[in-house]
Amino acid sequence: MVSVSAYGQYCPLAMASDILCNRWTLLVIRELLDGSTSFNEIGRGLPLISRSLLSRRLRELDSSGIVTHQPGARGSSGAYHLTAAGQALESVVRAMAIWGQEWIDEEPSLEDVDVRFLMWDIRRNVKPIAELPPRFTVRFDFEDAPDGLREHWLVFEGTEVDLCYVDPGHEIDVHLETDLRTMTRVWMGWDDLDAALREERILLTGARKPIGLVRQWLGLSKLAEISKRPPKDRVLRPRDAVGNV
Amino acid sequence: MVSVSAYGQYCPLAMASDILCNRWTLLVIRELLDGSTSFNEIGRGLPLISRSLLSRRLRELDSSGIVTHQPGARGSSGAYHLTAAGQALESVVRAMAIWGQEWIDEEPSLEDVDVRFLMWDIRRNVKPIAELPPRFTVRFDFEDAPDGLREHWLVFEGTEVDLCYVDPGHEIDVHLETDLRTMTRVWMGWDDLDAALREERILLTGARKPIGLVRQWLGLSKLAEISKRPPKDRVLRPRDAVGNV
DNA sequence: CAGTATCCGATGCGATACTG
DNA sequence: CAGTATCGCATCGGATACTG
Repeated sequence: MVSVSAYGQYCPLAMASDILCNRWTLLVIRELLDGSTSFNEIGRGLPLISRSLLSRRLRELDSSGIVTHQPGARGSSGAYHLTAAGQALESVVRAMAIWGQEWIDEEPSLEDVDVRFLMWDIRRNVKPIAELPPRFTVRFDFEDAPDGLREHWLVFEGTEVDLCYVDPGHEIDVHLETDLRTMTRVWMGWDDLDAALREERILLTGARKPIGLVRQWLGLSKLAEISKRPPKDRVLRPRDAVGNV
Repeated sequence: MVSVSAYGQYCPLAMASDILCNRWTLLVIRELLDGSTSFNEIGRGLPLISRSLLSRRLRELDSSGIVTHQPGARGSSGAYHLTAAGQALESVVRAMAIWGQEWIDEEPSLEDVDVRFLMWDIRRNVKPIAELPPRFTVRFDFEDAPDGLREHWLVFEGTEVDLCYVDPGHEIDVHLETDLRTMTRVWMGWDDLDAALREERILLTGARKPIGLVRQWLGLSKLAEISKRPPKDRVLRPRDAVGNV
């Protein structure tokens, strides 16, 4: 490629898409916008990225001037942060996420939900409200998750919320049983929490008061308020359009 | 790849970037948003895309439900149009273009401007204002364009504006002489037209009245009103960051 | 003009193995 | 924990040649 850019244009859209439209790049930026700063934190929100590629993407973003990196001193974690230009990408990320939420058919994505990513995502937007006990523990039980990943604990302590894959040993205040599909649909605003509870697709047991407050502490994805367009107008991802014959 | 999407996520941003973040895809959509409907029209705004790839991208967008295509009956041109979901991508394209205009260092892109693309782009936003004569012809002369591409004609007739690469034979009303870099910078809002005229980096000769109205009929890129951030905050494209040592 | 099929080199990226 | 170097396959995409 002899040209000055992959697209050979001075057009700002072409230059931007040269930088941004690579596999994983926008998702890495989303993680940074959501406040992750360490290598492993970022990777945790990107379940399928290989570590070498994450490393490369972060380096590219650094050399572009979208991310800065203080290397961690001796074993401790370095920190990645967005520059001003990186922060400004929030408008791009938001526009694309909103478009996806409005227009993309979600059905295929529900077939194989990664439970670790789902829980990590839920943790992002959980609300440690004052009405909860000083330490409040919820156990999630996904009946259809792979062995060893059925149970997850969310531990609210003050303003901190910890996510565990192994029993932290605390007394359980609330126990939530459901399947991955239902939890994902409710979380994303594609299904109604009240309906799911009524129809017992989600079972909540334990202390009565926090159960009554579930809508507050559970929160929902930031995109849940954007509603989907009617099915006939929706977009399919290529793989879906081709496969499944 | 076994997963339901390249990113294995129900996240709308991941699904959207799976569809949109491929080489050329957003630029094809930009062309459609700008009103191009035929294969060659679209290709004209994408100087470096290969025809087979353009064909494939259009087919992908069609099967996703972002574009519709009526095949042309017998030798006549078919037509591509955006669906409702495709139209809605305007917010994404705009956000990314604005970000690029604000934050990306434009310097490298000026080194090798494709004059055909520049003229095609200028034609997009030219204004056939009423004060011009019924037929108004401007000849552009780029001193540094490759042989055979130095001269371009813009012919305003009523509300139509035609772009020619060969002499249409009409009498020239206005003659504009400059270099590619200056024209691009002015067009994109990176340089001031008045300054360029004053410093004679752009020479305008011919009929006095239209010359006085140049700011109106020439127009500027839609992005010209967005101003760049200070150089120290700007972003470089990877290739630029690496090369040029 | 409006595309499409095929070929094949370039690159992208995941796996693996490694360091501090 | 926080990364990086290398290798090799798989996919991408440009060139070319072709059809209606």
